[in-house]
Amino acid sequence: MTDWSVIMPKPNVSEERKQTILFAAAQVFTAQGLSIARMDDVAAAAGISKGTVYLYYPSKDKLIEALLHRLFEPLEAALVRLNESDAPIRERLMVYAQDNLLAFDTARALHPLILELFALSRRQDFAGQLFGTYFLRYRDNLRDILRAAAQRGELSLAVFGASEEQASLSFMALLEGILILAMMNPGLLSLQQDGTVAVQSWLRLLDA
Amino acid sequence: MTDWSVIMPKPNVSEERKQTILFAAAQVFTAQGLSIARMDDVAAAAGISKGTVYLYYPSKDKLIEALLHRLFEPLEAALVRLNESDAPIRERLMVYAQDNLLAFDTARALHPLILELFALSRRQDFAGQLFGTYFLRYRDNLRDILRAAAQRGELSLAVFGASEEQASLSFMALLEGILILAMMNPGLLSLQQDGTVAVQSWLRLLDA
DNA sequence: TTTATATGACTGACTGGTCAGTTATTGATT
DNA sequence: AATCAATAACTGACCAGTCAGTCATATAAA
Repeated sequence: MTDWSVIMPKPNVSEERKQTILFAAAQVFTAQGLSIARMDDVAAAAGISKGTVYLYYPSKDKLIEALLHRLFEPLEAALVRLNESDAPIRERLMVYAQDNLLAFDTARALHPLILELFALSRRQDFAGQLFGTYFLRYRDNLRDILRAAAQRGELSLAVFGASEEQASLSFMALLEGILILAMMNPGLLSLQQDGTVAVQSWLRLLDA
Repeated sequence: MTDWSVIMPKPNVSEERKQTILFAAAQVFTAQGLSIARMDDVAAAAGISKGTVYLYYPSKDKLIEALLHRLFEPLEAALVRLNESDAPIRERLMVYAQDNLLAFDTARALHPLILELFALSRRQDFAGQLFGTYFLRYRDNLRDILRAAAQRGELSLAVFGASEEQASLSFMALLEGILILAMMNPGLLSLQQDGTVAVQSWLRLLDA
């Protein structure tokens, strides 16, 4: 029997290990804060030594960067769903909002960390890039979708001076505002409940 | 003539000095970030020695706390103006929004710092208290104002299920959302211009 | 006028401790 | 034997906060 092991890739344990570390980092960074949390803590939470952490992530910054990318995944998914749907405009927007509200509600424990990452967007290039391109694509997608729906006569943008861009920014602001209020002020409002009501009433602005 | 100098306090320089330090701290914390900025930098920016800074503020944390209080002043003022006005409801809300938009637009350079303070609201008790009570008072004021206006027949809250609280949260979310989008994404929108349009269209929701 | 005394404002070198990142070594696998 | 994964111990830069002492000014005494 030929020994294929020479060309067979080793069972790659490293992807799994990276996930373990990332999960530990999420816990530690959330509990302590980005700047206070020490790499030793991350290692301890992952049940490995600090040296091993550095085997998989070359620096604390890169670890934070990887975590930020991970946290963006559900938002990117929601954006894809928004674009690919062919439901009526109001339903598409509502579903997109629900996706966001649910994602943030599920990640309640991460809110303090997410707020720190928001702040990071003005301090670290990689975070600024990520947030910047995300919001831009988000706005452009909304604009295109609203324009198409307007041309089909599905809605009126009169309230926004017939500007799809203004309407998009208004929608984004409302949704982000709900998320921020909930993250900064747990207990002031219910993400899913109050968020849904707020978005639903906003949709009335498209009626005439 | 009696010589009062024996009981007259020396010309008290300390209030002025505290202001100088606070101003320097705002510059340094804004430029470098709360955790990176060193007390030596603050002292240098104030043109004094580090030891002197500690004569006026007992710790870095207390200095940050004083700065946060200072930054809240214009927002508190806007809230007072909202409450004391007796203009029609739409105008009151619009003026309040303008006050906020203007305050944040004027403080553009401070946006990175403000985002860090937002994050601090979930990490430091004093910040959490400050933001918490502010948002709560803000919401309660809006609720009371909307309720009174509804009873006078100045508006309809049908869109919000006749709930003044829901309407208040929606308004707050929209305004906060505009501020956050602008702070995280300079260039995506104009605070005063796009902000005004968004609030104006929101006010339409009160029409019937 | 000169000298002595008092004090508030201020300084900057120093300490004690922290922590990101590195390295020398071990043990396992092939 | 050679490669790889993992570790524990280590290093050196960094910084909040301290404190012994200086400086400038004002009054008091000689």
